[in-house]
Amino acid sequence: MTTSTLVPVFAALGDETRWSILAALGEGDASASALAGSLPVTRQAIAKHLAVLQEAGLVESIRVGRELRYRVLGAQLSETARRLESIGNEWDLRLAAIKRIAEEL
Amino acid sequence: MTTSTLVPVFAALGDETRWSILAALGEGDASASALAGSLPVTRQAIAKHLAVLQEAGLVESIRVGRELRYRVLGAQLSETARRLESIGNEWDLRLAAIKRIAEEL
DNA sequence: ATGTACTGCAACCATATGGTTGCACCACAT
DNA sequence: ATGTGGTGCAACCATATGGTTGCAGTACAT
Repeated sequence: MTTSTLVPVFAALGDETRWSILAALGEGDASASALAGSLPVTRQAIAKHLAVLQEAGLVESIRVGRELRYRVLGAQLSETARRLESIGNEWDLRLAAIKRIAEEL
Repeated sequence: MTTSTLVPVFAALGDETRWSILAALGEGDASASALAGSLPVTRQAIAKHLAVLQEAGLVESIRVGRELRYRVLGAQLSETARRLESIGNEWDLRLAAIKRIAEEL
């Protein structure tokens, strides 16, 4: 996995409505129509958001009869968190190194 | 910190150019003009991106004479990673619980 | 067989976003 | 005093984004 696959994940997470959807799915799997019942946007808007989330690998869809249920995938989030962590650490290390050098002057 | 402060961070990280800027800053502090030298966009575009990054708490600016240098802040990234991790874990736990219930049937 | 409820597609709209150019301004060095 | 190199602001442009409405298709229950 390169950062190129990481960016869409962040882009997907950079929207309030999408977090509402994820939070709702956190309560249990649901279809776009069902979500439209508890959120202040139309089913079609939700469907678009779900497409973005699925593209980012944050949710997966399961056909149940005539409805399409969505399930949140915590693994992708954890994976992303792990990579963020390591990047953050690198930067912190660099800053610490600079500080050390500055103190040696 | 609530998720409302988290979303802008993700939005900021959801752009390739911004990652290029962060990566460049990872090599050392730099001004918008300096960054414009190594990236394929104008200084003004970079200035806008830096404003977004600063708003998200991912960089800070330091005046050095007549120039404004930017420094990357790894801490915010680590903090974000930690919070992502815990959310991801919650979801994974829920999925695991569902799996267990399904197996008991 | 027919109505109901869900999905899928398309058109459309307003605003946000990423980018540009141009210009004014200010600090520093010569 | 003057030129150079940096910042800041504003206008502008094209496209992406988040949202809507409307309609067609399809599966299920009665």
